[in-house]
Amino acid sequence: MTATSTKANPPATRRRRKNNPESVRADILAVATREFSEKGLSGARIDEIAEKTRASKRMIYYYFTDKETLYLHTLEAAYQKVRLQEAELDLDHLAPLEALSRLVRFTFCHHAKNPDFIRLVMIENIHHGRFIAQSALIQSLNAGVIDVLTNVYARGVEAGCFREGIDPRELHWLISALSFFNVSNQHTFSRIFDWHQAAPENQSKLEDHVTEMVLRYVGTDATLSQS
Amino acid sequence: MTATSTKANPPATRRRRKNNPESVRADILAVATREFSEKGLSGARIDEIAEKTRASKRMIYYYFTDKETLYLHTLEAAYQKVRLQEAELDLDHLAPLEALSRLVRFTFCHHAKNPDFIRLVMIENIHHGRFIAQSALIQSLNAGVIDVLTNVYARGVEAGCFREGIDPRELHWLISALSFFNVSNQHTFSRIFDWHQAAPENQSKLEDHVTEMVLRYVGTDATLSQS
DNA sequence: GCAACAATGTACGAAATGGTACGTTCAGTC
DNA sequence: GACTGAACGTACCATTTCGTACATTGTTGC
Repeated sequence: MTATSTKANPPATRRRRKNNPESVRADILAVATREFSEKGLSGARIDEIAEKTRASKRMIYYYFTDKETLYLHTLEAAYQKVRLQEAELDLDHLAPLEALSRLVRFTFCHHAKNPDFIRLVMIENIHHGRFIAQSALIQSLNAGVIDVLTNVYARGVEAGCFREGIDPRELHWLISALSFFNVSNQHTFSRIFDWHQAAPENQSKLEDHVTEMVLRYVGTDATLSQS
Repeated sequence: MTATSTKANPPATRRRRKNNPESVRADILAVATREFSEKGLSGARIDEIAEKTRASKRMIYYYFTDKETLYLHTLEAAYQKVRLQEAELDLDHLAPLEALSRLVRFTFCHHAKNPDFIRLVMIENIHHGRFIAQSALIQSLNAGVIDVLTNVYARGVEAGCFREGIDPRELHWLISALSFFNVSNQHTFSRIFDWHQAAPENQSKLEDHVTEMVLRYVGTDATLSQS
């Protein structure tokens, strides 16, 4: 969709070929994201990605050399996008309890709105995280999340609304687990228990309850009924 | 390993072919479970399954007609095995709080010890649960879990140690989420946060904390420090 | 305007892969 | 011991699928 040009803007009248490397790359990556997240690394087909792209198969190999390399770039791009969104959260100016509550709700909603990302992470776990292990980029992107939580938690303990002795990493684990599972296992859970988990009203309830689960875990005694 | 015979026991002296349909079927299923859970539906190769089996590729199609049918049988067998183990839990004779605690610990440990099952469920979710949807068997197997929880929870509310207003299905969701995520996302989580989550001491900590998370969610005020 | 390199299209190759045709052997029955 | 259907082995086929060779066109610096 980013079609025009990068530097000088030529008249764009004739139907001649138009080199546009960045756009082509981005297009391939976008299609690859859909395909990999839908069908997995082994399930996705290079030919099919090529078809759905404005570019040709040749271009995929030109820019990404490999199926696996393309997958890795897909994964990196997905993580990058997530962390960018997370960075917009500004929790330092909120009271600890509200900050935590907001972080939980943000994570829950974010995951719910980005099933592609969740599915890519699922797929990566099926592959034992062997691609993430190769990516210094992804490793470095994720340090920040824990820092934010550490800060909020410390402030909460100091203010007396959080109990002591919780590892922030573990807190992150808890928030992730609930938000992730909500998306990752939606299909089997819904089918087995005949419960339309994805329905907006159920999602909204789950969001509340997940928030409460986390707050109850870190809270001392006073912390209920917050939104 | 179940090699001998089914009915009469022939001298078994010579190296002649020995028909043993049940054993062959079971063997194929066992290998298929490993392969599918390791590589997914599209990643697993029929030829490779055949190689690792004492039978030939021909037998796979003889007994299971299809790659997808084989996968479905694998999935069904996995669920059946799980439910069999769960049935051994006998919670009715325990106090509600202890019963719940024990159920959580059981689920947590069971999932941790059966990554193959977890991976199959992950894979099934990648496929949007489309195979589970075909299986009346799996659907029927799972009704019991909620019944057990409903019972324990009701007793807990009556005894005054659980708060009111929680949907047992949701409680099951919570327990599942934490126990499942512990296995499903172990690889990415460990790598990203440089934390050897699978290490026994960390697993043991997580088991305690997960139990506490659940108890804190359902508990009124008194429920802490239980094991 | 022209060299040099980047970007792209077309066609093809080789191996992998799901699935089958066809023949053979086993086990129980009469 | 002949007969029959279930159980099994071997070889093979048709497609799919990743990847590449090669030719062509755009773009930029001088």
